[in-house]
Amino acid sequence: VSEVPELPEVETIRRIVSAKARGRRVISVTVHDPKFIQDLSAADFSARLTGKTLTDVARRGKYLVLTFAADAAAGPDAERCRLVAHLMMAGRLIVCPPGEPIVKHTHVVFGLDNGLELRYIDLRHFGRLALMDGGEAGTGRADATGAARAGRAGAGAAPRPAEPTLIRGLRALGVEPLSDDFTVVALSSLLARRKGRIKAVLLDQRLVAGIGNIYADEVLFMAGIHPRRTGDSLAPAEVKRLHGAIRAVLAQAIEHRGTTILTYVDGEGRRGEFAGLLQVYQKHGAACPRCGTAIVRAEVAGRGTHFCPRCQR
DNA sequence: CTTATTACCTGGCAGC
DNA sequence: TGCTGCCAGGTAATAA
Repeated sequence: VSEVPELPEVETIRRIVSAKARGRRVISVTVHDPKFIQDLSAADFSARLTGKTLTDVARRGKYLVLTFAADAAAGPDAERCRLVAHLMMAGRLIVCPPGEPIVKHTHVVFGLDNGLELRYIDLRHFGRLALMDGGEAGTGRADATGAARAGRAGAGAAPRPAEPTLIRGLRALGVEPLSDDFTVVALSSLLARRKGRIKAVLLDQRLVAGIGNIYADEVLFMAGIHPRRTGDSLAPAEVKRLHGAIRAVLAQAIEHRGTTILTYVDGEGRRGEFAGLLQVYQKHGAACPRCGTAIVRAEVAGRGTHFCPRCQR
C-alpha cells in the first residue's frame, strides 16, 4: 500500500536507488510489458541500457532521471543515455535481491552486477519510462542550447521526430521548490501571472514542480490560505507565508521519508512516516489541530480538497 | 495565448 | 458471498 508519490516520496525513492544501485552495471533488462516504455521497442530499450553503468540518480519535480554511461574503457565519447521515469499514481522503483518473488504489476526488471535487481512496478499502469540522449542538458527549463538546436532543425526542414511526452513534461517543469531559485519574489511573480484557484496553481507542474494533492492541501493549511482563493488575490504577507509553507512541508516530509510509501529495499521494507503528521489531508470530519473546527472535504479545481474553514481564509 | 474537461487504469470499497 | 459500479490520482490531449 502506498500513497501517490509526490516530490518527497520521489526524493525518498531517489535516495534509496542511488544508495543501492548507483555505480552498478546493468547486466540484463527484462521488459514484461512494453507499453510502459514510450516511443521505443522493448528490444531497443534493453539494448541501449544493457552493459551501461548507472552513474547518477537525479530527481526533478516528480520525475526521476537515471544517467547511464558506457564503461570508462570505452573512451570519453562513449554513449550515454538517460532513463526518465514518472511514477504517476502508483509506480514504484525498488531495489531488491533477485530471489524476491516478482509481484503482480512488475513491468521492467534491471539485473545489476552487484546481484541486486532494480524493479519498476506500477499497479495502476499510469507511469511511464522513456530514454533521452545523454548529451542533452535536459532537465532544466528554457535550455538555451536546446532551444537553439530545435530552432535550426525546424527551419525549412521536416519537423524533427516527436519527443516522448514524458520528456516534454520534464522539460516543461517549473521551479524546483527546494532550490535557491524558489524565492518569495519568484513565487509572487508566478501568482501574478497565473489565474485561477491557488489550489490549481500549486498543482500546476509548469509553475512549481513536485506538489501533488496531498502536499497542496497541507501547504495551504500551514499557510492559513483557503484553497478557493485566487493566486492574484494574495497579500504580500500571504505570499510569504505560502512560500515558507511550501518549503517547510516538503522538507519535513522528506525528513520523514514521505507519506506511507513502502520503499522496499534489500529485503527491508521502510515505511514513510509523514502520514502521522498530516494535518488536513483525508482528515475531513476530524478536529482541526489548530482550532478544533471540523475539517471539510470539498472539490476545488477538480480535486478532492481538505481544509479548515476557520483557519484558512 | 489561457483555462476547462476528459481519457487513461486498477484496486478497493459501497451498495445490493 | 459475489457481483456491479464508481472513485482516486497526475498528466496530456482535446475542447473552448
